[in-house]
Amino acid sequence: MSAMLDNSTDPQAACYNIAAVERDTGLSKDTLRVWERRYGFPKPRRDHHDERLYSLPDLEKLRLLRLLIDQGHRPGKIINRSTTELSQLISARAPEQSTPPEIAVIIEMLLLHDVDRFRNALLQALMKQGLLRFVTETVAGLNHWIGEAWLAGRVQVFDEHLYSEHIQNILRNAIIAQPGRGSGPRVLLTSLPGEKHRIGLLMVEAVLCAEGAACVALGTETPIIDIKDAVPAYRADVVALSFSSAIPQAAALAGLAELRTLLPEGIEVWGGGGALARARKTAPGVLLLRSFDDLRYALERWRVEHAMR
Amino acid sequence: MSAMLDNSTDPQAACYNIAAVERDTGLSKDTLRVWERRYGFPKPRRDHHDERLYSLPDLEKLRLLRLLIDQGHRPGKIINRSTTELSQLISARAPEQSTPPEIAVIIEMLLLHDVDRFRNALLQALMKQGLLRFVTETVAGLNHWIGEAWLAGRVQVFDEHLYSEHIQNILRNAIIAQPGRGSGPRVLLTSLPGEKHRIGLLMVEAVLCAEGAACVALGTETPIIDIKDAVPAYRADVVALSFSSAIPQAAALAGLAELRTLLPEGIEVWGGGGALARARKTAPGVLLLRSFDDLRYALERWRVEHAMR
DNA sequence: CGCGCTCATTTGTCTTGGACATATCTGGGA
DNA sequence: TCCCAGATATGTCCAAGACAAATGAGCGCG
Repeated sequence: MSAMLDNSTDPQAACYNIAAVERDTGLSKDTLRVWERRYGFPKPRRDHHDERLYSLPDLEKLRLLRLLIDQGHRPGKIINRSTTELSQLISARAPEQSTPPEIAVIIEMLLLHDVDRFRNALLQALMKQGLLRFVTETVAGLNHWIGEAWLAGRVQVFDEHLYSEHIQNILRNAIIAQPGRGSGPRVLLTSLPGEKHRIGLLMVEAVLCAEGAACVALGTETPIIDIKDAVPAYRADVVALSFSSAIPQAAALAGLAELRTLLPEGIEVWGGGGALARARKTAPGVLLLRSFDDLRYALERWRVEHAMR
Repeated sequence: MSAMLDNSTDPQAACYNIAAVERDTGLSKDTLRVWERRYGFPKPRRDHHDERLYSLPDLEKLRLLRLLIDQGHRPGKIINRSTTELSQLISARAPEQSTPPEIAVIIEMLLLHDVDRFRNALLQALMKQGLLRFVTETVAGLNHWIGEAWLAGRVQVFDEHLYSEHIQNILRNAIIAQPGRGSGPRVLLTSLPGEKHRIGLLMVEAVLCAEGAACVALGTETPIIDIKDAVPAYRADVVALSFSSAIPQAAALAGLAELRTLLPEGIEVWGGGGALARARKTAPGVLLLRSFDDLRYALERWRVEHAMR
C-alpha cells in the first residue's frame, strides 16, 4: 500500500513521502503540490520513480507555516521566508497580563511537565473554589492563557493536549458527581460540524448541572438534521450550541438560524461561546449567551416562565 | 475551504461532495475516483462544474463496502452487488451472538433514549464488575454492538453521540479515582493524526491505571514529531498508540515504524486497536497488542525486565 | 471615522488519465 | 503439505488546468 520508512538511503537525512507530510502537517497533498508549483516551496527531491521525498527541515518549516497561517497570516506572504524568520514571527507577540495565583500555579506545573502536580493543582483549585467558580474563573482563565501562549509559541503541542485531557477528566468527574436534576429545563447540548472544541461544551455542561438543569450532552459536531431528530427523542426543552472563536461569527449565526427554522416554536435555541461573545446582531428566535452569567440568567428566566403554567 | 452544508438545493436528496464522502467513509478521494473509473461505482451525478455529488444511498453502500473490505473481502468481488446483498453479507458473518444481560440492559436504555437509566445501568455494571472487567467486557462488547447496529441502521447518530459522551464520563471518572502509580512504566498514550476515536484510548488508559502504570494521556491526533518531543519531556518509558478499525492497517504499521525510528532504543513502542487486531506482519522494534490480555502481559514483561536492573 | 458594497487577488480543492508499487490470489513443483 | 513464481487486483502518486470560496483593497455614503 504505502511506502513508508523512506529513510532507507541516508539515515540522517530522513525522508518523508507526501502522505507522511500530509499527516504530520495537516496540509493536504493537493496543497503541497500546488505550493510547489506556485511558490517553489517546498521543492522535495524525488525517488527513482519521481515521487516526492521531503526533508526534515522542509517538514519543520511547513509546520511553522501551518501555525502562522492558522493565526491569520497569508501563505503567499510568508512562504519564502527563512525558518528562523518564521520562528521570530511566532514569538513576536504581546506578553501576557498578570494572572491570578491559582492559575499561575497550574500553568507552572503544566510547563514543568509535572503531570501529578498539575493534576493536583487543578483538583485543589476545584475543591477550593467549588465547581461554578472553578469553571467560570479558573478554567476560562486557563483557556485564555493557553490560547495566547499557543500563538506566541510558548506552549508545545503536547502541553496543550495534556491540558485538554486533564480538564476533561476533571470536568467530567464533576459532572458525574452532581446530584440528580432539579427543576430546570432539559437542555440538549452539542456543537455543529466543524466545531471540535470540547472544553467549552463541558464547561457549559458543568454549569448547567450545577444549576440543576437536566443536561443531554451529545459531544461535538452533531449534524443539524440529527439535532432536530434528537430533540423529540430526548424530550428536550432547549437546544444549546457552543461556538469557539475558531468559528466565523457569521457561520455560527447561520447555523443557529437554520436550526431555529427546523425546530418547533416551543423549543428554545441558545447559542454561546467565543465566536458569539462580541456579536452585535442576533438571530431571530435565538438567545445569545455572551457570558456564563447570561447562561444562568437564561436558566432562571426559563424557570420563572415555566413555573406559571 | 470546506463546504459543510452541501444539501442546500434539495433537502430530501442530500448531496455530498467528494471531501464529505472521504470524511464519512474513510475512503480516500483517489480511491473513490479510481473505483468509479474501474468498476463504474459509485457513479455520482455532477454539479454545474462537473464536480461529483454523491447521493445518500451511495454513501451508505460505500460504508458497507468499507466494512466488508476491512473484514477481508476484496473490493472487485463485492462492489457491484446491491446494498441489500451487502447487508446480508454483513449480518451473515456475525450471527448476532447472544449479548450478556449487562450489555443488553444498557443497550435497551440507550435505544429508549432514557438518559438517566442509561447512565445508571452503566454505573451499575461498573460497580458490579470492577473497572477491569467493565472495560474489557462490557465497554468492548458495547462498542462492537454499536458498530454493528449502526451499520444495520438500528442506531441513530445522536444515540451514538450520547453513548460516546457517557462512556467518556464514566471512564474518565474511573481514571481519576484510581490511586497513584505503582511500579509500572510511564506510558505515553495517544493516537496519530486521522485517528479520532477516543473511547479506545480511554479504555487503554483505564486498564493501565488499574494495573498500576503511570499514564500520560495526550488525547487523540498527536503529530508524530510532537510525540517524539513529548517523550523526554514527560520521561516516558513506553509510547502506546491506538488505531481503530477505521484506519488502514498499512497506515497504522507505517506510523508505528516511523515513530520507532524517531525514538531512542530504550523507549518501547506499543501499538493496538481494531486496525491491528488481525495484523499478520509486525513492524521491527514495535510491540503489537492484539487484545487487552496482550496489554497486561506486556506490562508484566516490562516489570520483570526492568526489576532486574 | 466607521460601515457596507464591489471588484481583484489569493488560495485550496477538484478534475482527468496514466503509471506503477505492493498486496493478494493462483497454479505448479518439491 | 508447503513454498515459490507469476498473474492479477488494488491503492497511491503525478501532471497541469480550472474554478470557487475566502480574503483584501478600493470606494462611496452616512
